[in-house]
Amino acid sequence: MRLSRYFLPVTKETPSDAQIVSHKLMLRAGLIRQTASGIYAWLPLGLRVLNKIADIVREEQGKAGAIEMLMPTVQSADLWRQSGRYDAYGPEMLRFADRHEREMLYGPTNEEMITALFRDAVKSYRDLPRTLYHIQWKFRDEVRPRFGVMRGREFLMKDAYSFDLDEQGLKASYEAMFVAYLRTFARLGLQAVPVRAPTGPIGGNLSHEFHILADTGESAVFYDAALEDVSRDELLAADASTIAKLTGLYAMEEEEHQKVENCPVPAERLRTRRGIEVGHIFAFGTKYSDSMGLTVQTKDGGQIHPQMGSYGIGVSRLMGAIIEASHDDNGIVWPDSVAPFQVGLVNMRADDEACAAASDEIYGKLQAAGVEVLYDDRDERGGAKFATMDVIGLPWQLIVGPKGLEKGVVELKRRATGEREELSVEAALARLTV
RNA sequence: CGGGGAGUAGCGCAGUCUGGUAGCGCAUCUGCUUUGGGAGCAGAGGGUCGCAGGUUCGAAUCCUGUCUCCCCGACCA
Repeated sequence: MRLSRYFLPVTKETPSDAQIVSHKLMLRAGLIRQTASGIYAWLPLGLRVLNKIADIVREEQGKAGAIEMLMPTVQSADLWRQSGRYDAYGPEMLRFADRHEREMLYGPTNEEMITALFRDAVKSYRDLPRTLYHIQWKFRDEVRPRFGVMRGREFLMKDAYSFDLDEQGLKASYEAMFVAYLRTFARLGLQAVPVRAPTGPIGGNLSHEFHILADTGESAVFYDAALEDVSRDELLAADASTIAKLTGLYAMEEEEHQKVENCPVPAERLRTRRGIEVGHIFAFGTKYSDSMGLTVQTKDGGQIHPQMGSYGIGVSRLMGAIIEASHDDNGIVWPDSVAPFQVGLVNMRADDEACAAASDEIYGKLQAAGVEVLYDDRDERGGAKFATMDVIGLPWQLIVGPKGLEKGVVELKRRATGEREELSVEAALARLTV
């Protein structure tokens, strides 16, 4: 993509609305713009990141055996009356009427809808187990939206729902998602801590929250220091034994921690940090299959309510969390896995014919090699281009200038470390097209 | 929802107390110079001062109402 033809409104100054670093940088880097309190437009660069995060989530859901579908954002009140949650949910639910005065709502979650869909299509134990998921926009009318996309009202969420014949099956589905979550967050370059969670109004018996440790997290987490020693490779290769190890280590949100009388973690190993909740999984049994009348026939002719679980990941919130975890004074430092482009190609002198020609050629070769490259071909000064590249945080900057070309070299800079290296064009291309 | 703050050019702000031709910086446009870390000089464009009433010869400024946004707290599968 040529920057001269792209839509990337980068700003030098920070808009006054933003308080935390991820929100400031998302605005400055031209990823998002706020359109109403807690509601954001995703600009082209931000959308690319959002899609990359969603793709990783999608891949790991698939590996865990979950099947993708897509449910609507607008739902009918009747559906929610079946579970009794229409009256229970409160003002956080955005409600409205259509032209026929039918009561509608913008979905804050989809347990009712998936349960009804599953109920109307599945009658036999042979069709279980199944885990279905979608990645869809949700709306929760938060009393006070804040921190940009970290606590927006409209947000993109992956929500999966599992249906099993018995509690043992539910446990297996739950653990499959647990593994998928560990791998997903590791691939996103994040260290997520699984925290045993209270089950709350959604009901049920088993629940974990996944927190990214960051100073701007909304809740305090108390945990065993041993959790910090779990390696990224271990999480990438997570399996059932990883779950056993992690859930065996103490981690609680502050409120729950204070209820614990004899903390099992020795004081020298007890850590406390703020956490950003990016995932939440529940095994809640028959709460919805019961209230929504979902039954399947068993092998011996009986009728049972399937055991269900639901599993959320805050896709849009993750973008904020990733930036909180990966930035410096100059801007965002994207992990390679979610970077909107892998390479920022900088033509230092757009008005220098030789330099422009060399840059164009490199751009063409990178594109031909399938490398995602953002080519700054604008007629701007070098300093402005460097600052732009730094704030948007692409993993690699390839700098082409007249001085280097005279020596037959270009400069390759790694955003994360600031390391620079002078290479021949061929060597630089080889490095970036591996 | 309780408490606090703010709406003036695309962004950041001054001006409001004490009514009298709407300003500054950045950004944008033009020209010249400049060119490896957000250039310099000269010039230019861009505003229903959130909205609606009211007071006044005259309102960004005073009064009333209203909308929106932000912060702290409470809330938050």
